[in-house]
Amino acid sequence: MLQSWRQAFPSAQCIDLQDPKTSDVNPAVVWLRLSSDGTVAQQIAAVRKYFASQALVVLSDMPNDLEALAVFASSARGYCNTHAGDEVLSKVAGVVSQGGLWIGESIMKRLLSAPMPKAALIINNMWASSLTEREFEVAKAVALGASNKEIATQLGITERTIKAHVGAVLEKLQVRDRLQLALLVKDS
Amino acid sequence: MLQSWRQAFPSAQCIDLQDPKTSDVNPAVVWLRLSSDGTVAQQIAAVRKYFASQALVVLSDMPNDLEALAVFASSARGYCNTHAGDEVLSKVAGVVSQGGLWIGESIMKRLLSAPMPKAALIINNMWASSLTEREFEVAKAVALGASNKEIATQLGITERTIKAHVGAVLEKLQVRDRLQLALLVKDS
DNA sequence: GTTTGCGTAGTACCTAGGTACAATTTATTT
DNA sequence: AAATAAATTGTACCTAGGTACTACGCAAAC
Repeated sequence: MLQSWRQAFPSAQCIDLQDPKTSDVNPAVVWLRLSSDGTVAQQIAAVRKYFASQALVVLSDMPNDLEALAVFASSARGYCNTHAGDEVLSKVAGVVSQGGLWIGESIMKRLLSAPMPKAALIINNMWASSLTEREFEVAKAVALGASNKEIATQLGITERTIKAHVGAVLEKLQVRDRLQLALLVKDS
Repeated sequence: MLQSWRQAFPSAQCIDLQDPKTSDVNPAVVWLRLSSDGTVAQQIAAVRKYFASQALVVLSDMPNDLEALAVFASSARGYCNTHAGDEVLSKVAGVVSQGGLWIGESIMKRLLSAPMPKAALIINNMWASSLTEREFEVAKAVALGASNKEIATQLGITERTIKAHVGAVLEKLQVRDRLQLALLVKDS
């Protein structure tokens, strides 16, 4: 495993995040192979403690669009398959070290399709219309992890009223508790 | 609500996705205001059924980088705050209808920072060290919105034990409750 | 001018979630 | 053999979250 990578960068150095000896290295490119333990953001954050400004390329054993997006959201500059060929890896290093982004073909393709007609229009949806202004405010706060008491303080009204709003939101959106609500709002 | 938008595009047409009358419109720009019902990809896909090739700008009541990336991954060409001013909205329309992308400053900035040193190295990961196997299983279930009782049934052990694991996870990751935990885990 | 929707809020009650203290078992390490 | 770590569970207790029923002031709509 990782033969291609080693082949592409024979003199590169490996570091274990649990026992990081970053001593004197000052790499052009930092490669992070994702594990299944912990979120993408957390793993990247761990790397950033030692390599805050270097170009970071993330390797995934099972790349997918969602993960790719999480990767770029965490300020990485590249994302590709762990088992990519050495030529590809070299190309990635080249692009990334020169300030470019290595995005991966599938996402790239998605970003390169769109024409050019005439007017403008807007599309509404379900929950924004079903919730009242106040309920929406409360729902957003809940989705950020705030407690009823915190929301109450924040909005300058009583906790009882927050409960009323939360209850209404749960009922309208047909979810059983605030965690489900948070998840609902989160992946919108 | 949406005054700015209406002000920027007084003659634009609104469509409800649940009862779409797309008849004869052929807009230059399609605006989609995100809701919490369904994923970003799903909502955009719904729009694409009627406007497959038009430039699509997505409006979010609570914009964040992750969502932005999901938006662009779904081939939208713009992303901004629902409550942006009318001047901004006009600018967005201009850029987007001429084939440009409206990305938003925060993400733009993130994608524009990176130097250029010398070597390359690889990094393995962390936080699996913090949580035990079982705790990690429980944490994942919590992040999916499962109740303690559900997790107990699912793992074939008592609810009391789930509480023990959840408590340990909260302590280790320094979060106050399961919702915070879910948000933490969801960040990937 | 009455109805309706929204925001607000009180009392009361129940449950899920979380903590404190403690104990048993099993596997691994030293 | 002793010690350490992980998984399991018990009893007990407290709190945050959620529900039921009710109510009042206000503004828009009919």
